[in-house]
Amino acid sequence: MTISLFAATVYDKLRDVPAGKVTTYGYLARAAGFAKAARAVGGVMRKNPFAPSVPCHRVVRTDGSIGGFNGGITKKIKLLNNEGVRIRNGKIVDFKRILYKFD
DNA sequence: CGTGTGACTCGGT
DNA sequence: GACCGAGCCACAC
Repeated sequence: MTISLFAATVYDKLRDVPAGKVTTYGYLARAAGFAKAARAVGGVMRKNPFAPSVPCHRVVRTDGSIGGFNGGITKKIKLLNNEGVRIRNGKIVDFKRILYKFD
């Protein structure tokens, strides 16, 4: 199978995000070279042919809310908790501290 | 090539 | 804080 360059780049950049940290669809899109493709990034994650190898659960929304997850938000929260990321009322605690901006 | 879709984002109300 | 509308993008049809 052949995946698009866009998807390949997104997955590659996502691999740079360390456990215990998270990034956003927007930052991930920018890192992949498509600053305004946050939406498309979400689509790539939804499809996610590398699941669960690719840490798609480390990708959240810019406001700190979880976003979505193929199979259920609960599962995503559980995975994040397992990496030390705390979630409160559907929002990430200390979001800005654990946010990975690809700087 | 035009249209619809969605794990998004921002700005206004 | 919640809701809504508009903008943006890659992808499937």
